[in-house]
Amino acid sequence: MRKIDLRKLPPLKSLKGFEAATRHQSIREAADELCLTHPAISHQVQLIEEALGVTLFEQKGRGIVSTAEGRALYPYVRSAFELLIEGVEAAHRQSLDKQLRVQTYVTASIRWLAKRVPQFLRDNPRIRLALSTCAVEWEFDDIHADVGLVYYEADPGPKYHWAPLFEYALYPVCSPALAARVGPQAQVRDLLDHPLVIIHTEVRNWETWFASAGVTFDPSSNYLVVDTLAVALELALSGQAIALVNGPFVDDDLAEGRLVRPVPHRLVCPGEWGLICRKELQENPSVKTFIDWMAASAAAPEVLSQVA
Amino acid sequence: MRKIDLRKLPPLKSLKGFEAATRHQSIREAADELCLTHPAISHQVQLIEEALGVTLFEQKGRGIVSTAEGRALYPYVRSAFELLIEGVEAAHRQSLDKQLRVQTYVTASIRWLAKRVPQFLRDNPRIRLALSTCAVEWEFDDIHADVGLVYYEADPGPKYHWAPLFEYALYPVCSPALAARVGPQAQVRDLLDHPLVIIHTEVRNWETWFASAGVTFDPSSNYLVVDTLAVALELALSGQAIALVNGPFVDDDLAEGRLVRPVPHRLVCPGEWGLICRKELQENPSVKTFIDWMAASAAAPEVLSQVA
DNA sequence: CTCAACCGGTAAATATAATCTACCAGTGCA
DNA sequence: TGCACTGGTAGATTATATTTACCGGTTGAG
Repeated sequence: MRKIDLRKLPPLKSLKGFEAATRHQSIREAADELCLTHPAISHQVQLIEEALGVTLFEQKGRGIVSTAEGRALYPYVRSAFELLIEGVEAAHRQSLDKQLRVQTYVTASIRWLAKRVPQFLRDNPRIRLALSTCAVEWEFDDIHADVGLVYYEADPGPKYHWAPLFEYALYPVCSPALAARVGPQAQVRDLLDHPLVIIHTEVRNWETWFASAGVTFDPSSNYLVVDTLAVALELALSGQAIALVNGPFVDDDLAEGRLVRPVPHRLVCPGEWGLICRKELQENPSVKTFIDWMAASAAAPEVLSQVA
Repeated sequence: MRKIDLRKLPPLKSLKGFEAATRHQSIREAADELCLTHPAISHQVQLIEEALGVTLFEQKGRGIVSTAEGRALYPYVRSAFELLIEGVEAAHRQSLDKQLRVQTYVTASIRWLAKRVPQFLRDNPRIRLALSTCAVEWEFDDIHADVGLVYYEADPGPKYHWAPLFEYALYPVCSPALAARVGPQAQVRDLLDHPLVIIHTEVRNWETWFASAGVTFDPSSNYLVVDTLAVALELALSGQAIALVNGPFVDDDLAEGRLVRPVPHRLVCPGEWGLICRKELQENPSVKTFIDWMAASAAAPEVLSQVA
């Protein structure tokens, strides 16, 4: 492989500042775009000017304009950046042949995906899965994952392929023993007198659910607060609290009687749980197989019970 | 100008490490090339791997080999770097239309170039010169200069155009008063008894010159030491010391009697003073004009005295 | 088969670089 | 004129990159 003189390269990090400053013809706008302050951009530009021994911008009124040198340099920087982004995508495509990176929330991972993954791997032995779970909420990160099992209230946008799986439905669950204490014909408002477990990033779910039954819920009361639904469900299973589920994550616990629904009220919210991937990956064999298989599995939950 | 998502870019600075590591298939060799230690490269590679969510190298025996992902990414990085280098060159070409950056040593600048520049600018009013002088010795820096007036002992290599101007000749000079004290028929060895001024980066010049006359010179003696010939010549002009000149930098001082040569011995050394530029710039109008004009001026020193 | 000479990875300390804060001067518009 | 903009500057601060000193593993020679 032939050599290349890396010393001739300008300060690479500062090129981002130059690119944005040239595009906006404004130091401050570039700073805003890069979430930096304007002296940072000013400094980056000066760094490149010094490295090249060339002036890239000059004052024009109270703003700046690119010099002929700046205009000459820009298209190369621009193309180089686009090439690098293409390279990242090429690496991702390559890695798809080895492993399918699936990203999801911890609850969906533990209580939905994990139950299905073994069968999926038996059905598709050539596909290797790499699951990454995140406890708190986040958006789908298409750099670190190929497919995401996430909840979206609105359409994720034209860049993504979106395959809805199941609805975002809120309903409380608890152990049979706790349900007995609540009472066989309990009303929604009766739950307020029992231990509820709140997920601190989703306080509004209880509020919304109570409100839909005409009951006012005061989250400042002395309820248990945890950071993820998975923990809340453990508390529910051990009989210590009533948890509010937001999807089909306890179907088998309900089917087998480990959990019950103390009241029948169930609220279907806007948006859905589903699988997301970048449009370009939609037709990739691994991605397509995964999404189709999971969609079928979600539509036919009895398949799961056969496996389990 | 359309937008570009700069967040998708990998850590740009670390890409140099990835490029070198991929090319060498070795962390340590990459570190050597970039004048860094091997953990630095190791860290850079890990940084990119983390940013991309992809593995780029794996252990193979006691070395490393690129993964398929690394091999997929490399050509893009490589091309991007080449594009950036081209961009730098394009900016330099552009700047040539505005100014010709001439780099030289401080002595050559003060005592040779500066005397000719005014006439050159009168002859070529469209060319703007930007002179940069450096006190200590250095190689020609083709990033910060278009043309250099420098001394090369050997051919600068195929990448450069080299136009020799005059020989590197060593001979001592001093004021007429000091020369009188040395004596009208002085021998080379007699100079040892008078104040010599040594340029501390060129101690060997006195040694070489004395040796060529069969005289041993001990630089550890109590002679005056300065950092550049320009200062040494000022000392000579003011009658305080004998300086050793290495080129035609005092021709008019000699012609007009401000300086004299206390002894006639003159040593022509290998190599020459000349003008250097990158091969691509050789035919550039400004560069060509400058080099041709200066070469003519060096060949016909009487032109100068007409001007002066 | 062992041991010395390689490789690269790791963690903490360090050195370096980037960034921010707070300021300035200049420009344009009311 | 005065106010709302523009960028540039210097110093303090923060973040980042790099080094130093170490480790375990691999290779090949004796």
